[in-house]
Amino acid sequence: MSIKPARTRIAPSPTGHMHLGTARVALYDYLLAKKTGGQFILRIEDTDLKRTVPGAEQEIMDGLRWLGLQYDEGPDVGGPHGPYRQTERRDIYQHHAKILVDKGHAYPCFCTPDHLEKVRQEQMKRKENPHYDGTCRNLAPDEAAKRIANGKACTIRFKMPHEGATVAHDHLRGDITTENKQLNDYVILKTDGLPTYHLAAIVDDHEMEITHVMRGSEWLSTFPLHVNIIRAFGWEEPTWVHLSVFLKPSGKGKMSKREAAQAMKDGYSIFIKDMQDLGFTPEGVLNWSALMGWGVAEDDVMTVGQMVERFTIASLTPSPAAINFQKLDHFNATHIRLLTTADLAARLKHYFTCEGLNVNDDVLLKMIPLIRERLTTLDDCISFGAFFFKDEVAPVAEDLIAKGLDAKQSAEVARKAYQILEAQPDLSHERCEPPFREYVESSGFNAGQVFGILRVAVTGQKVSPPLFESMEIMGRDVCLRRLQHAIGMLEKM
RNA sequence: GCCCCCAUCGUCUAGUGGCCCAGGACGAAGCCCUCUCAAGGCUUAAACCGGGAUUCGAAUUCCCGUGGGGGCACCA
Repeated sequence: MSIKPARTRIAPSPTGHMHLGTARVALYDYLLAKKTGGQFILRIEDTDLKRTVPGAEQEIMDGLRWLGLQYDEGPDVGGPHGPYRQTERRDIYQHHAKILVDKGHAYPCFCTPDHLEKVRQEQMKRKENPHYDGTCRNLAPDEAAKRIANGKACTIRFKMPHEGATVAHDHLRGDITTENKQLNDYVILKTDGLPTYHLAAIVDDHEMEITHVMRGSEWLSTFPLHVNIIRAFGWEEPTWVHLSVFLKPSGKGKMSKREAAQAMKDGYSIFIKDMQDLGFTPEGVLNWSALMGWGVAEDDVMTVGQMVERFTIASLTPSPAAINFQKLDHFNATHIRLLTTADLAARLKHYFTCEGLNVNDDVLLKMIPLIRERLTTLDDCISFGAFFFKDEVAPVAEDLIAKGLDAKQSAEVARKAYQILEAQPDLSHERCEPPFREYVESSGFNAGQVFGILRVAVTGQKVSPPLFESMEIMGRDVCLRRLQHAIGMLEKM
């Protein structure tokens, strides 16, 4: 499709945890850049000093790397258009603000926050739309210069035309027309000398030669402002794509703190930093978030490579999407099954180790085919396979009693099982299973009862990977020992 | 209140005027497989927000409602 290499950017502000929405925009940015042979850039929008939280920037970089969305240019990797942190680009914004003032597209404003607030209150009382009243809009230039010389603090406001309408073009939504009188004279440079988003993003996107701006639809209302600023500079516009927002699972309203907390209780999260701990894979998270806002007709299980091949901005959807965590589970489980054994082993080892288990790599490699299709999240490996790495297991006594049998009968089954096992030179499952089948036939007990007792005795749990394959991996000695222990438990009941 | 955006199964979506009594996926239900739990296979239920208009013909175009979302800061 696109022949021209695209330069895209993810431009988060370091004001909190990196969330799903950021990850999804970053993914689309990444896909477009890779598909066209362009670059994907990380820019930190930290112009609000009051809201910047320590560590947030690092969390963003870690999050992108964990997801595998490595940026070509960014604060910690450099690049030809740096710096990539807006607080380090102060001079650039001041310079550009001055250009706008000189061209008559912006003006200094000496109104104090108190005054502004008072005006706002009065407007609301009169049921008017809150907006800047224009006090400083027509201040004589020499009067403004005098005040500045006297050390009066000022902001710079963009001078929106009062007449006519602005037509801004969004790639997904078409032309968006707004009456200019609806627009405000927004502050573009604050008294602290730092720009607001409106100036900073526009200047940076131009300076960094960004060709496609993908961002949340919350920017739609100031979209005409941004377009006006670009036109005031006389610059070429990027292609704009305003993505939809994520709604909470109920579909009623956007994700809130409350919803985020609820998700956490259910074992899910909207924060990228939590995903690994919860056992999610980058592949699963990416595939899942990609499809909220991107319409794919069929074959929706995709690796990033496949996404790159298939991605087009034309197939993005403009409507809001409700988050569906069940679908995350599905994509996560599916991608786990797609992983190679060696890859899965490396990832699973982390969880076993965190659980305090001593991992035998040989056993790990052998048990993975047994548990792979049983995993929804990576940390499920603990509940399915921890017994492989424990010295002893501790079955619940009642679980050793098979359904329909009493303790005495169960003990009898266990003793017989021990005899059968003891008679086996090795525990290959092909060799081991037939004698047990014969026992089931001759004893009158059913397979569920016999295998159930054996399962609980040997694995310590009622639910496990396939029994005989598991025993083969555990080895004869371990199985015999555990079975002996279970017999003891049953005989005491 | 004002402005802007959005609208197909419960959810994510395909669909760009006839190929659609609307396709896929998740979830749900049932069956098969089966040593537990999964995975897998097969099957079923499930949607074009409402009303006008354009047209031989509309899920698809236009208008009006309604509903949902976003914004109205010296925050991004």
